[in-house]
Amino acid sequence: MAGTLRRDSIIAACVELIEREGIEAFTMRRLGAALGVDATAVYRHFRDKDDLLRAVGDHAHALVLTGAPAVDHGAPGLADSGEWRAVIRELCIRLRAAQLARPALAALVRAGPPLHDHEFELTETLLAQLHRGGLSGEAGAFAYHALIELVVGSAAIDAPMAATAPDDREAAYASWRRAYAVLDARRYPTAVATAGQLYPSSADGRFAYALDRMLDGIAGLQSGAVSASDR
Amino acid sequence: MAGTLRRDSIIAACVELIEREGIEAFTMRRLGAALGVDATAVYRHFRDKDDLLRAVGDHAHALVLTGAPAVDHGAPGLADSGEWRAVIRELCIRLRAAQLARPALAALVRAGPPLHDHEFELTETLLAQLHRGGLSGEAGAFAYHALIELVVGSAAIDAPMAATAPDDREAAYASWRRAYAVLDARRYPTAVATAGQLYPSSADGRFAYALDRMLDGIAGLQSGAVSASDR
DNA sequence: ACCTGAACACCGTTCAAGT
DNA sequence: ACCTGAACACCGTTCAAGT
Repeated sequence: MAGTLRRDSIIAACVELIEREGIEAFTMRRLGAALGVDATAVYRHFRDKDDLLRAVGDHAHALVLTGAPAVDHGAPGLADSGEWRAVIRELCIRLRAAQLARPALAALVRAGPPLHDHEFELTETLLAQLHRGGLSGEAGAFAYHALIELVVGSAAIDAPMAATAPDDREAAYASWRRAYAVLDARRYPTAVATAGQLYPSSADGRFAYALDRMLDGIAGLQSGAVSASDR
Repeated sequence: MAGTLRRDSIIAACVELIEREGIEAFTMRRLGAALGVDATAVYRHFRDKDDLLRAVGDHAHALVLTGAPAVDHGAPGLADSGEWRAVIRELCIRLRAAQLARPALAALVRAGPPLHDHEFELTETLLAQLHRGGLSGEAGAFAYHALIELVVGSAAIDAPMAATAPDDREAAYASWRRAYAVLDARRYPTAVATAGQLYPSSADGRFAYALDRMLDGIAGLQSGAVSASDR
């Protein structure tokens, strides 16, 4: 512990701790121990645990946008190259990956509103790309929220498994398939018949499917109209 | 407290407590107090807090299926009437509503695998309807997982707001819009331009849009093929 | 200015003891 | 059989005291 405690080193320690032991084991006292400092010293730099985790979330968001610089400049970043659909796809995949890597991030996004620069930038890029694809104004907003909902849900579902070893993971999926397979075929005919094909591909693959279907649906509405039933 | 403690009355007390004070205020000691019983008495009926919340989740799942009886019988329940798309739409809307009403349910679904009868029944119905729509086997499984991911994400995002009063809710959305509106228009041109149209409609409306786009995409693949990029 | 450490008001859970 | 209550090993956070 050379010198005094800094915000950066606290955040770095949080990231390491959460990544190693999971979010539920993340404790102010453990953080203090990891920093070689009394647990309460952190309160000099962050209001409370929530404030601290928010900062950790922002830190993680920065990684989502790495390689995807501002959209309105000529620099050939992710946001400027290729089809709008492909850009959005890539960005959503990255956002989900970031949330899987740092469950604290998911809690942040769930908590709600824009809070940090990196979140604003992510929103800007998504809205700009949707605009390029013909979805502006309200239609763009609807599409934006739809994509975020899907990303958050997928990350929330896959996060517990992402934290386990690949072998254990496949074993868990297999046991879940078996749970369906051994059901009463009279009561659950389709589930029993489909049991072996549930949890197909990988969690990443399942998300890619969902995202591509969502983008199919969004792209089909490039006129920008929002149907009455959605209001 | 007439007579002895029963599983049902414990679960009912949990539901009431969670609904009134939120999931984060749900405590074994508080539950004991609400039941007029020592906190540790509950451990005679449930392994631990997790086991208890699981049972609460199952209880809530039952409500999702009310009016949607088993799919393989002639009874004119939700699952048998109308277009497969409309049935799935309705079921997903109900599932999300149940998760919004009882955040503990969302935590349950997130935790992962099938655990109770009512979840099996829900899966059965969704898979059967997708089958009716031409998506069977692996394609049906992909579509099923896609729908669940969206429902969970939407519920997770909207749950905090759903718990607040309508007035406060609209005020919160307005302040979030303003947060985008006052950004630097040079760095975030699209976000600033779209600010007033973010968070359009209601949370329910935004979910309906997302769900309809997802179903558009799924319905577009009724051939059942899963594209190579999704594997 | 920054950190310590005792203290407070809580947790979930176990287990011997009561009835 | 079922519930009690003390106890244990933890929490997040506050605040006077040290340096």
